[in-house]
Amino acid sequence: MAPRAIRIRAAQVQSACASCSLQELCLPAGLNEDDLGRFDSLINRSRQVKRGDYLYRIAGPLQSLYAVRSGFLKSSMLVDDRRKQVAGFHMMGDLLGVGAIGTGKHQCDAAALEDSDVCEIPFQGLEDLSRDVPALQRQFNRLMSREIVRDHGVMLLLGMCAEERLAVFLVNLSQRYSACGDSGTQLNLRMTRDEIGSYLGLKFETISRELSRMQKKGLIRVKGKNIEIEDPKRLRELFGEHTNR
Amino acid sequence: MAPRAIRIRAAQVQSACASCSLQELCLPAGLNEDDLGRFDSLINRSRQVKRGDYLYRIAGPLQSLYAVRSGFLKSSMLVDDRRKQVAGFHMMGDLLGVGAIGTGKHQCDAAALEDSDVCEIPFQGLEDLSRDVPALQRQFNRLMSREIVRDHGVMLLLGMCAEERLAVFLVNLSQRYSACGDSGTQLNLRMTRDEIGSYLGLKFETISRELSRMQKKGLIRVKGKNIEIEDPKRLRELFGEHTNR
DNA sequence: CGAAATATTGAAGTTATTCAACTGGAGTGG
DNA sequence: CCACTCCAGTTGAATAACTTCAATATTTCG
Repeated sequence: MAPRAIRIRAAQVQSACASCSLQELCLPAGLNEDDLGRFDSLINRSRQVKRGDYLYRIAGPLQSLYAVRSGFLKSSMLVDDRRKQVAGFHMMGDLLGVGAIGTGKHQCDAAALEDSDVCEIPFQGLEDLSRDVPALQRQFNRLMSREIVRDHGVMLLLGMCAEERLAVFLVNLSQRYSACGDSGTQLNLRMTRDEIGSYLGLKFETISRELSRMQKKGLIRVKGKNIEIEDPKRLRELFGEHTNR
Repeated sequence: MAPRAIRIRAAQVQSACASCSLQELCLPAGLNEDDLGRFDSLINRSRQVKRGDYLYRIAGPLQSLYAVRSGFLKSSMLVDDRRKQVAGFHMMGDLLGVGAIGTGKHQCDAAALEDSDVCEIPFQGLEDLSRDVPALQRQFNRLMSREIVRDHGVMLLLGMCAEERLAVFLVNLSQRYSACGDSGTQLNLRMTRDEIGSYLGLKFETISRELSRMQKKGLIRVKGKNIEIEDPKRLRELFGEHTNR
């Protein structure tokens, strides 16, 4: 696409962040030109992660935070040093690694579900620069806070039945895809039913069944990993219809 | 207790934070004497919250963060503007309100389950002071990160059965009570079975039944809101014994 | 003290899981 | 190019786990 090429050209002459389409969502949001340049020289741009490779591993030392530029990743945790559970799915604009700040060690594995491109932000450098650039600090705080709120959203799944959980998942994914410029109705799932199940606290057979049920209801159309949302409104109304709990 | 009285005396002559027993866990951890004084003059110490009263409400503007000095609180969210769900329980040393930083509006209700005493920390002032005091900023980042990790822990509940969830809950509570200097074996629950259930994604009858089952197994001893942990080791081993999911 | 809230327990009902058989599609090698 | 294999996904039937409804007991608090 032409616009993309132009942006990349611009990046080379001045600031890579200034040219990045993630700018408004990402850490340097609200920085002036000068500070943006300083932030830019801090980061190692564009680390490639091949599908199946790890960006970082549990217990590994926190070196950098990572902003996803393109691709799709999952993070996962160990429940009792045995079972693995998916903790989240990440795409363009997401910031990874913040869970490691408290202890200095990563609490999750982060693996690419498709070839991905991330922006590596050395954490020490970020902390140092934040000191001089209040706007950067504020944006960092905001992003951390948003992560907390997002996690609270996952908590709400505990009070929901399978159908509701899956509806929440699909609606959320749809919104995030839209925000990235992808289609919000033609969802190209990058994860398996098993990974969805792990994330939602359900078995993969249940995911499969619920998808079929939603299709029968005319809410979605399932073609393997491709899911078309046919009735977004009714899908959204799905959570909230049960008065349980 | 004598040491406590002495600490309070010291507070009056120099810095309240310097005298606070939460100091190592709280925001000013690692600050030198001078910075501690500046932090101290920032905060409105000791706001009382009566049992049943709210510290803040959903959608209310973020004015301050709150560090719990004593007492016990819960935070809760609305699932679909109708059902309420408990998002967490808070005690001495916990920092409340960080979820509001992203949007400037509180995402949770925070209500006292018993008469509580919190330390009010004006957020704007905290941000300003953080700029000048790197150690404060770092500690703040660490606390935010820890909150994220704690929330990730709640995520793991999704993959657990009722017995495991309750075991996790009790062990966690025990550890936090211990850290506060309370008994880690004589748990004085401040919340109802219904609130535990809401937090864990279970019905209150299930909580009641599982507590009874654990008692029959000799793991705990239930006397209403007072729960004695009889076999901490086996209780901890409870999560991890099922190979599901 | 006494009303109201909270907790316990049983029985029946519902939801999600388990086990198992089968389908379909992607990738590999003959 | 086709056959084969492997992995992901679907679906059915039986089972297990949790919830619902209901009756009763206990605690809390004004």
